[in-house]
Amino acid sequence: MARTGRPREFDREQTLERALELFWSRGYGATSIQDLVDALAVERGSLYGAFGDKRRFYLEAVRLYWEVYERHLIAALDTSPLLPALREILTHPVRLDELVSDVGVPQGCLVGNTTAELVPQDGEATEIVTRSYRRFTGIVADALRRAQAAKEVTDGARPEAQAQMLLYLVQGLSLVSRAGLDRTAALAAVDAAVDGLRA
Amino acid sequence: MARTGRPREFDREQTLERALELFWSRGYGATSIQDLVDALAVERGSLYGAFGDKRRFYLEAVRLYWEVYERHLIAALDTSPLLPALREILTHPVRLDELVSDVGVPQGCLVGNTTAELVPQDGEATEIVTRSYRRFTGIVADALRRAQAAKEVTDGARPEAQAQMLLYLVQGLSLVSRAGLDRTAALAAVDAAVDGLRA
DNA sequence: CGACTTCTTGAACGGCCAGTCAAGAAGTCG
DNA sequence: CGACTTCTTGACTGGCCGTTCAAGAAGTCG
Repeated sequence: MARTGRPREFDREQTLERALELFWSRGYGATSIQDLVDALAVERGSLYGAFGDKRRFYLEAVRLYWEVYERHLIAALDTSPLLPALREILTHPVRLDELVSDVGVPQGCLVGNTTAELVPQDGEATEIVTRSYRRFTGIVADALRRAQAAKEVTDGARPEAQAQMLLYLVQGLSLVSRAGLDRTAALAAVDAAVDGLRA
Repeated sequence: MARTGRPREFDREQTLERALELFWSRGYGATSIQDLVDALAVERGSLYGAFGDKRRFYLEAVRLYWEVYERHLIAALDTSPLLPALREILTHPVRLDELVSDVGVPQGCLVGNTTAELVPQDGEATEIVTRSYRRFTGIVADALRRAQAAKEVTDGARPEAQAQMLLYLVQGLSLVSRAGLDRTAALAAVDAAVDGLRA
C-alpha cells in the first residue's frame, strides 16, 4: 500500500542531522523550538508532526549521534596494534575542535552533555545514556582483551576496568574541552593514560 | 561606622550553601527562582537584594563550591606516599553517591555541570570553570612532582600531563556517575589509572 | 521621637516558551 | 473529478520564567 496524502517537503533525516548539530552546540534547554524553526527552515507544525515534541526530537538526535559514533568506534578499534587506534579515538574531541573552531561549534560529546543536563531527571534520557556508556565500555573492553592476549596491553588490570577508565577519560576530555582546549596538554594527557596501559 | 537599616533576617552564607545544593542537584536552568524561594524560605525580593539576579547567584554558588573543594584537595594531597591519597580524591564522587543516595542528591561535580550547561555561552562562567581546572591541575601536578622525585610515581610523563589526565578522569567519573554508578567498576577504573602512574 | 536606611513581602509585568489548531495546499486513489 | 489523507503555515494560547517595585516593617542615629 503506497503512502497517500501530501508528501513531506523536507528531508526528515537531513533535518534531524541539522537539529542534532544545533542541540549539540547549544544544549537542550538553550535550544528553543523557534531556534530550530529558524535554523532548519521548517515550520513549527511540521516539526511537531515529524518528530513529536521537543524532548522526543532531542532524544532521537542523541540516539542518532550515538549510532554514528558507535559505528566509527567499532571500525576504528578493529585493528592491531590497538594502542595507536585507541589514542586516535580518545583524541577525537581534540580534532573535532580543530575542524569546527569557527562557528556554531558542536562541543563535547552529546551523550555527555545529555548526562549533565537531563539525567537523572529524565528516565528515557538516562536509559539512552546508560546504554551508550555500556556499549562503549563493551566495545573497548573487547578490543583490550585481544590486545592483552597479544601482550600489547598490560594485564595488570581487567579489560573492563581499563575500558571504564578510558570512558571516564574521554568523557572528561570532551567536557573540559568545552571551556577551551590546550591541545598540547590534552594530547599529553591522553598519552600518559595510554602509556599506562602498555604491557 | 555600624551598619544601619533593617537587619537581614536570614543567614546569607547558609542560604547560599542551601542554594548551592539545589543548583547542584538540579542544574542551573532547571532550578527556578520559585524553587529557590520555596526551598530556602526566603522571598524573591530578598534573594534579589542579597545575591543579585539568578546568574550571579549561581556563579557565586559555583565559586563557593570550588573554594571548599580546593581546600579539601590541598589538604588531602599534602602527604606521602601520594597515591593512596590521590585514589581517595579521585573516588570522591563514589563516596558522595554513597552518602546522599536518598533525596535531593547532588550529582557530579558542580564545576563540570557548569561546563556542560553554561560554557561556552557565558564568559564569566567560562572564566570560573577554566580557573578551577587550572588550579586543580596545578595542585595535582605539584604533588606528582614531589612523588616523582620520591620515585613513587613514574617519570615516564611530565607531572602536568599526568595531572591533566587525572582531571579528565575525575570529571569523567563525576559526569558518568550521574547516570548511575557501578561502584565496583568505578573503583577498578580509578585503580587502573593510578596503577598506570606507579613507578 | 523623627529621619534615615535597609530588608521583607508578595503582587504585578512583560517576555518567551512549548505546544495546539484551523484553514488551506498537495498529493493518492477510485 | 471528487473523496480522502497527510503536510504546511502561522496565528494563537496558557503557563512559567526572571525580574521589578511599592508599601510596610525593623533596625540605627541624633
